[in-house]
Amino acid sequence: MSNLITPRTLRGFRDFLPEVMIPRERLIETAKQVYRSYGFVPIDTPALEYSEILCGKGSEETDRQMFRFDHGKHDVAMRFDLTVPLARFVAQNANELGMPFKRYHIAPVWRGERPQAGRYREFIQCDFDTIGTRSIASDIETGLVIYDLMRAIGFEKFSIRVNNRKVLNGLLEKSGLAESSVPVLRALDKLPKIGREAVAKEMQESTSATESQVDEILKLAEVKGSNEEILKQLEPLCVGNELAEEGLSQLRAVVEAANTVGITDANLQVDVSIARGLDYYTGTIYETFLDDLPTIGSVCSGGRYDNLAQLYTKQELPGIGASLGLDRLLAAMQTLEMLPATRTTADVMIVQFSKDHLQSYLTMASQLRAAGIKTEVFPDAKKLNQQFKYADRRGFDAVLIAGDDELAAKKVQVKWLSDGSQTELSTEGGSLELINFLGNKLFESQDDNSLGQRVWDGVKWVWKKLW
RNA sequence: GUGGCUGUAGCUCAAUUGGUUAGAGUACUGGAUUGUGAUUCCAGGGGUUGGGGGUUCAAGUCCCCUCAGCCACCCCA
Repeated sequence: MSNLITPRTLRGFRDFLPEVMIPRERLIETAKQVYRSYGFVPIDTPALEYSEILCGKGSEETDRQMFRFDHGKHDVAMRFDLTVPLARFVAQNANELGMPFKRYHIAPVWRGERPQAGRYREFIQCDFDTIGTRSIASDIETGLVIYDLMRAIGFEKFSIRVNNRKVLNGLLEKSGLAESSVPVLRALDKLPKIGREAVAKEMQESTSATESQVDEILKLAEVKGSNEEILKQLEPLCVGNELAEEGLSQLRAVVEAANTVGITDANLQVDVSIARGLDYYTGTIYETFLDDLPTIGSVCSGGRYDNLAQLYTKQELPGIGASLGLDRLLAAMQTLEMLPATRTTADVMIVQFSKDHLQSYLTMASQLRAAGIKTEVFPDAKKLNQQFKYADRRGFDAVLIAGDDELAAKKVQVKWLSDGSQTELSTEGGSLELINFLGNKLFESQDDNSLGQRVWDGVKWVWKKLW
């Protein structure tokens, strides 16, 4: 017996225990509901693709991060995001899909990065994209989806930072730095982190930019204030450059539309320093930070691109999309103690008083389930205190007790674990009285009309609507 | 991929600085309690001190390698 294999997982890969998996599934369910509420439809693609598909862009960085290997005669790789597979997917299926095409895709991706808190080698991305339109309406909608997502998950204090690459690129053009836009933007992105001096230094070291050119760009750093004030200050900087002016008007359109639907400056801010993301962004860009935990980084980001699938088709496919960082968000929610300590997926547990009554318990359970109340029957006729302890530790809302006396009288005791209150109810007529009682208690929180409550407990809400 | 910090029971930490059989709290299983989840008391299971090698009469403790986690780069969700 000494040659047992040590159970272990690869660096950056992890197991998920029920108490982690339950909120994880809830989060995914929430994201799907928000996406569907805008008409996005689901797709899926393979985890493995031909390397030439995934490496097409050929950036050394993504190459280094990709899990890649030979399988027989084929050079294959695991997808490191969902956008490149989407490009291939759309190029291959464009005729059947029709444009515009709005899809969501929730699936794992793999990157050979060095792991850190909230950063893993296998993680889930929750992407949504709108392909085949240049309309500003899609840029606006993308911001609204991000807002609804964050609210539905339960956040109120978050900042969606919005910017437009055209503003940045226009300003670079204006100051004669169009050639070295990538290193300049990369440095600019670090502005809030390392400060103006260090950014200026990095720009001069990594490009041929002169001090005055760098100064010109870093004027952006001085742009501060409310969204309205920032837009005003940008005007003189952009004037005279067609690209920058176009970007500015798009930025203004996004902000104004968001304000119209009630999103305030508290949750959406113009931030001219955000530039990040892959080189292919060409218009509106979004980043989302948690006010209470900004160090975790962006939890939802994306932007507009001119031509998604140019590597795979001659058809020009513009689009915009964003991605929710589910694992990072979950890590943040854990440190912010936003996750309930539930280790069960059921609402109530039926105590097994004696195995002779198993039939009665199973009948009661299926009546409850048919009414939408998730019910578990304890498998053994163990001592009551042990069954109660189990129910308590797992986080059931209520325990149902029916011994000889109750069953003879067609009754059941309902004990509410949060306050210890106990109520005797009738099980006659298909347990209607019991179901009504449990339904009212379990779903009363649904009177809360916030989007978060509605979507978070979507299933319960639907149940109540039908009832 | 580069540089650094850390690693003792499921979790949080002890172990007189190299000295005998690695302890405690908590969690888990059972009992006290054959109709009721806090608490209390009792008992039990659980460790090749992350893994391998070396120095030494003697290693959880010192050295090397390796694995994993974390931090800063890189990049990004």
